[in-house]
Amino acid sequence: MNPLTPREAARRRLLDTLRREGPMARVEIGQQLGMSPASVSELTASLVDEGILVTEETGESAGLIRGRPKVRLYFADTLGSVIGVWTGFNRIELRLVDSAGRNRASRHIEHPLRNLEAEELMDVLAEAIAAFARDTNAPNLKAVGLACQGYVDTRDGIVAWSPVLGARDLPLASGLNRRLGKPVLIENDASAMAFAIAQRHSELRSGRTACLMVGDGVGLGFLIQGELYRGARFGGSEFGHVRLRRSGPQCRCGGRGCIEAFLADYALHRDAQLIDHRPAPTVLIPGEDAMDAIVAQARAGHPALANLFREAGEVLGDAVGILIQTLEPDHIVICGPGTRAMDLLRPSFEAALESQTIPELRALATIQVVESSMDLLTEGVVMQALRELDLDLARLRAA
Amino acid sequence: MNPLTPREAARRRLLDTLRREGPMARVEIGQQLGMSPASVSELTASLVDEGILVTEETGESAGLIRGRPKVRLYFADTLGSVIGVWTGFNRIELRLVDSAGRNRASRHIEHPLRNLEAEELMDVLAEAIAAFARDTNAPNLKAVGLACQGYVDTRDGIVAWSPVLGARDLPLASGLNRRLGKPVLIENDASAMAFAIAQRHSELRSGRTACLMVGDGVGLGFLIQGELYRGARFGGSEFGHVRLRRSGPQCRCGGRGCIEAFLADYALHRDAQLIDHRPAPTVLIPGEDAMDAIVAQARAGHPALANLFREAGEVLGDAVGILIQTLEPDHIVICGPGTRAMDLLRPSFEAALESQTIPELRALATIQVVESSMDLLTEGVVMQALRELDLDLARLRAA
DNA sequence: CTTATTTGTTCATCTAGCGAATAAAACACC
DNA sequence: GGTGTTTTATTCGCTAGATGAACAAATAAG
Repeated sequence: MNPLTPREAARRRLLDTLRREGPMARVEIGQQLGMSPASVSELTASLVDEGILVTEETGESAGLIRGRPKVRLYFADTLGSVIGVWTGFNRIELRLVDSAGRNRASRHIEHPLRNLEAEELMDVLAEAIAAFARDTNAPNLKAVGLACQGYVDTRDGIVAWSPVLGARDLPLASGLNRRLGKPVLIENDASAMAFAIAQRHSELRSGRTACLMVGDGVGLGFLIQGELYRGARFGGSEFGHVRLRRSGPQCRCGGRGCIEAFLADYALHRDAQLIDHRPAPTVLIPGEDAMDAIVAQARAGHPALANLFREAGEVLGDAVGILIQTLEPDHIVICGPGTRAMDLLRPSFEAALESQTIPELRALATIQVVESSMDLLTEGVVMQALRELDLDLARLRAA
Repeated sequence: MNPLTPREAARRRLLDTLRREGPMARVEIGQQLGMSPASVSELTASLVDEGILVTEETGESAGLIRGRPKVRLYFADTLGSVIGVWTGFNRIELRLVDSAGRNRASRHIEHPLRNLEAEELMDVLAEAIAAFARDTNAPNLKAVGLACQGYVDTRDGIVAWSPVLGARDLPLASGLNRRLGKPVLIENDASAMAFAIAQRHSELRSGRTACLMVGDGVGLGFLIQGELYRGARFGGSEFGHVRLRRSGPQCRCGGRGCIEAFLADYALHRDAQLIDHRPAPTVLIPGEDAMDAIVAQARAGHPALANLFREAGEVLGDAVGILIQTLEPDHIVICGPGTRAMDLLRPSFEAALESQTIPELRALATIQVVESSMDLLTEGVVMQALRELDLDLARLRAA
């Protein structure tokens, strides 16, 4: 979090690339990062010294090209492990990775989390994480990263507000830390998603990327040059609670006409139920099956349902329009489970977008839809935990 | 525009502080910027060498304190001058400053600019600037900075779209450059305003500051750590054209329900005319007097007019809410002529803001209203031109 | 006149990065 | 098999930029 020394910044860039791209030879690293071979050599020497990087042992030749064979560097996978967690409304997603970032195990648990008391919630989470660590025999667990919905203060480890929680200002990181005895990093889930997606698409790591995640809610992760934009306190914003229609449907935040109230799964599901004249839905968060059924009906031509998606598309278009006019991003990514109905949303989405932005402005941003599973959330938060650890390791050694 | 070398960055920080704070001794500069006296000495030596800075000649003692007296450094005012320009709809505002940033002369011209042909517009502007330069005998004119409404591509000197212009993609900087033979820097007016205001309020230069300018239109300048946020292409955004009410009043961009269509002077004036059952207004841009009259009537209790301002305040609240939920700024500044009616806007403004943001989020940003004359626009753009020149000078010498 | 105090400069040192020379490890070719 | 060629990696000396510490300068207080 503190400003990085030039050395630390270079170190981070190097390790970031290596994590993303896998084993690389020193020359390749130099080319990719625009550093001289001398600098790479110097930097990697200390990283190998510290045991963070390992040199490829295989004497295997490069094959067709002549010349001295490349010696590739890769992450040591024996320095410990990290657990990544995502918490939904009634689901906990877990992932164990080793220090090289490789997936070692994953699990998900169905467990209602909504409106638990603060202490109870943390007990449940801590127990789930501890059990996962026990069962997977997590070798030398170094840290836990947790992605969740809501306004998350990453620096202080506090969740100021979340649709999952009754409580406000929950000191989640310290609470879990006390229970688990490990450092805990928390992050807004849309931010974690944005980060993970940008790791996989190089073009998203340059310029400004706004990543709109549509699913249980609507979140926004914003990246500048591949780094998460941090506002005054929180990271990703609960962009879904921007109010777009003054007298729109009810939102779970208590307001009316929020973006979420049109686009989120719970909203679509609720409205679909109402259309069918069924009683008000008891399931607050519909399952994937229920959503698929609604989408299928709409695709088949059910007029009222199709209209629901038309309206949702329009709101999505307005939302993206606001993003374009405010942040002027180079890239806009629409991701999350909500993209399953993108074909239904698209016509009204595009019309709404076009009607409120001038072409010159719209042309600046590439808009892409990225299918992204909830896996990416744990991946994103685990990546961030790992790179914090990279830094800590160096700082510990320096002290 | 290119990335700065560490040296250039330090140089810029030093010169920025000196321009803002006036003459300073080397120790003071060191304290303010967190640099060692050694570094300051080294850096200032070359700046004095280059003739950019001058050391105070007065042998006058510091007075009460004993010790070696401070020798203060200040900008040379003989290195040339810069003209700053703002173009409104029917007004051109001009300002001449010397190389030290001190105001030497200013003038404004009433001249209808709206919907002129591109060449004609540039002729008019160039002639106004040239005449001003002639009349003020501008000593060694080094550059011209111009602030205008619209989507301004500062790097390429192009105005992609502007409410003033019929034409799109007007190469304004190069056009004026050809006519005047001087480098021309163009900038969005809300950005220039944001920059100028931040120069005067130190707290706005740390963290993120969103500056909403309400006047002829509604613009947004966004600063991160005192530097203008640059989007993919344009600087400040025409935030006024974010659509907030789908079936709202007509906006001059062609759309309906844009923020501007409620808040801008032209919109309030037009709607006030309609209320009075007068014929559709012929003056597109009302003068200050006309606006004052409307505000006075509303203050006096004219119900329909008061309602106009109530609605405008609500839209302003929604707009600030969007800014808070998207950018999460540390500071929000509302400025421009539109603040004249802030007392009328405030009740509905605050209600709207509160209804759509959670208190934790709202508490992050200080919201302040800054009375700001249009002078500040030319000041802002002149400042930016001067600091570009600081760099150019060094780069020229280096080459 | 001496001393204390504050300001500004000089100098040796440190970090970070780089170009150039050099070493190392393979293949290609005679 | 020896010799050159090619590619990779390391070493070394140099430079930019910043700094702490010693030092020089200029004043007020006593």
